[in-house]
Amino acid sequence: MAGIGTASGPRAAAIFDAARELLAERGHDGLTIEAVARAAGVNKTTIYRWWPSKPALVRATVLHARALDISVPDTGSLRGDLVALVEQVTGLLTGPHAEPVVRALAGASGQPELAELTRELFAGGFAREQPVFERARARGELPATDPQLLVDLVAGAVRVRVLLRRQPLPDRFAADVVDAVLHSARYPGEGE
Amino acid sequence: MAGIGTASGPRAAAIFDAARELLAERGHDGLTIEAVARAAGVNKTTIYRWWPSKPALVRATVLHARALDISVPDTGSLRGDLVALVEQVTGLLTGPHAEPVVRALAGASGQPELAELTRELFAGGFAREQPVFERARARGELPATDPQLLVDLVAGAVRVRVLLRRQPLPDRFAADVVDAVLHSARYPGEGE
Amino acid sequence: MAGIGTASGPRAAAIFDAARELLAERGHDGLTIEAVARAAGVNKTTIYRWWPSKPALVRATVLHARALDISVPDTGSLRGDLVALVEQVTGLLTGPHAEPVVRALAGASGQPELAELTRELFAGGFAREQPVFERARARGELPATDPQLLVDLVAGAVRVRVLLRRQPLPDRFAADVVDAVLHSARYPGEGE
Amino acid sequence: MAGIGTASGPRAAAIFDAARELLAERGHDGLTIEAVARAAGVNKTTIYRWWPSKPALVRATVLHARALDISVPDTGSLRGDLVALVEQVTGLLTGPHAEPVVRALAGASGQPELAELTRELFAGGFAREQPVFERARARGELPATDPQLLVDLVAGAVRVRVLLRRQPLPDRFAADVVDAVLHSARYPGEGE
DNA sequence: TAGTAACCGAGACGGTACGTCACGTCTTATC
DNA sequence: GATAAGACGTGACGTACCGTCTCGGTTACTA
Repeated sequence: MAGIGTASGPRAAAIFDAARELLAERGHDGLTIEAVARAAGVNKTTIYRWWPSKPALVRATVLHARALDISVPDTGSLRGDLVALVEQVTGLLTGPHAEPVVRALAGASGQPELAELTRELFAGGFAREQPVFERARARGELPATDPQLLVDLVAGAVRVRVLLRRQPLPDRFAADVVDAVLHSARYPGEGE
Repeated sequence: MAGIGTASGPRAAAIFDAARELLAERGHDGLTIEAVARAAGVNKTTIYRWWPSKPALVRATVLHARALDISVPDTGSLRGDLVALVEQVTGLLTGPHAEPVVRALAGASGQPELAELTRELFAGGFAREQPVFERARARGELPATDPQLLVDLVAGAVRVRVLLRRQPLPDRFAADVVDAVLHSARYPGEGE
Repeated sequence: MAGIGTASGPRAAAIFDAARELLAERGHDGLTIEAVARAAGVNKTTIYRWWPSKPALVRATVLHARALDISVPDTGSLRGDLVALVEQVTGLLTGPHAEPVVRALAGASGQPELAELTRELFAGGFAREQPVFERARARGELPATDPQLLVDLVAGAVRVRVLLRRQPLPDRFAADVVDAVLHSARYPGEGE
Repeated sequence: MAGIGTASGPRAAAIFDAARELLAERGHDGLTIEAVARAAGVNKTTIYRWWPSKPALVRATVLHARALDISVPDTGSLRGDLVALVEQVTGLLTGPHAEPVVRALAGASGQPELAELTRELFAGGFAREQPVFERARARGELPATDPQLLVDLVAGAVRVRVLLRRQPLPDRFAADVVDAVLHSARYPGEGE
């Protein structure tokens, strides 16, 4: 997106690569500037020339890696779209790249730079999913629940499962989660 | 609970207090052993005698502070119980104490000690809520959804809202979330 | 003098000014190439184009500023000439410009360039004072002491007083020093 | 002397040795804290624990090494004592140890710590030589010249010769200098 | 008048040293 | 037996200069 706001020198690519890899392999605490410099074959001062602090580098790296990008699906049904969405979230958080990033963002306590980035990436997020619900409304299958809340419910379940429960996700988790929100909230006996 | 797993000397109280406060005020990164020692009026070596590392101290502190404890409500209805539960989660994450703790736990990447603690606190969590659902079943109001998943949905929405969206929670958020899962998944026209 | 040995571009004046000022105000250690560039409103590379190193720049600056120049007096007597000479040395070392220069030169340990410059400025120095002694010889007032040594004695006393004792010079110091060397070495009772 | 004011840890000896050697071999600019640490087989932080800055370390090193110490001679005559004194100064400045120290002290421009040390070592110096002149007075051979000034003259000549002229000292320099101040100021024809 | 050389600014870089902070370990008192 | 006190090696922080390089743009002379 416009506004990455990263002036970046010629060596930027190598630095981003190194930073991304370190973040993935050793987590946010293992991402030291000096380690990035070593891994990128670059001098420490070169990094500081471009990013004034570790949060700034992390921010730029995350934005550059687009590690959290999601493509909005169009499957023809609300349920299908939601399942596809949740599967993407699941896939990201299960794969090796995005999880450390999300942990770093969720865990950032005293770094305004990362807090702001987190907000940008997650709070504005609903704009992305909006088309799904517009198509659903056009098809007349929109549930009464506020769409934003609906996304929070399904995505939240996945994220909490990974970030806090730290438990493996069952194969059908995405579908289960979506169905739970769309259908199964009906009480037994209401018919199915 | 049993299994804090830490012998604790006489100075433990002061150390826990200092650690809890630092964690709350300065976040996980501001919680340095030396800062805790200073704040507790205790020598650094004393801390290392009891807790071999920073994660160990954090773990003990979190367990000792019971910062994440929740009391299981009994309001007479499933909806009431769930709303009460979510309100407690909301209250915790909104207050000044629990949020940094949860961030620290969610953000822990390379510390097995904290990962394990996180699992203990969140994965085993459903045992706590089980009575709510047993009472609901007794009353015949149990929805088809897997109770565990149901809790993940509502709690996940709250936690993601705080940890990742970093947005304020509306007043009626708890009720909205619960209602979304219990009722509003019905399609419009099904009646309410 | 011929032999500044430095081609000098148009910006040389500004650079010399800045260097001289920095040397005077912040001493030899405060004279960084980058500071000179900033103060002279000139790019760092421009300085490096003309002077390959800091000692080279210092050397050129000192030569250009003529900070240590002395005019040979002719007062009609050896004593008068010597007093005038010493007063000039005193004046220089008391003023703000020359002292840091002399300190830089005296303190230069590992820079052959500055060592050489020091030799040029101080070792060849006697050539300057020679006329004083030739006139004195013509007047028949030349003492037995080697003139060069005589100059070293009086100038040395002043310089040591400033550089090493770091004490203020009394008003009549120049005259006292000269008289000490010319007269007072006689033992008391020898008459005057 | 009392008042070195140097709290010093167990590793102090190795550090002083390394610092002294580096100062002697590479001059004041070659004396970096990290180089001292390397040479002393000690960690950088250990040095900073004890001496807050480079000047402080230099100061302590110089005081500890007693590189400038002089023993007051008693040869039975003022001339003999003075010659012995000057020979000591000469010997020091000619040897490998003291010269870089004196250069460092003379060259110190912006370091109050070293300026103060210089004053301590050189300004208070006359107290050391005083016995020489008291004995001379007792023997009735005290010249009219202020003793302090006399010392400044002879020592100044030597020091300037080394520090600024940077020329080798002739063998008989000490005697010549002393004689110049004691005797040869007489005009030719006065006899010898 | 066109071209070329001298000069300069700008930007980027690897590198060394600075002085600081926290880590985790160890030894030696002291209560 | 628990603690304080002190010292240490280690790694990383973020900063300042160093000296080098490349590139592109002006002047200003000169052919």
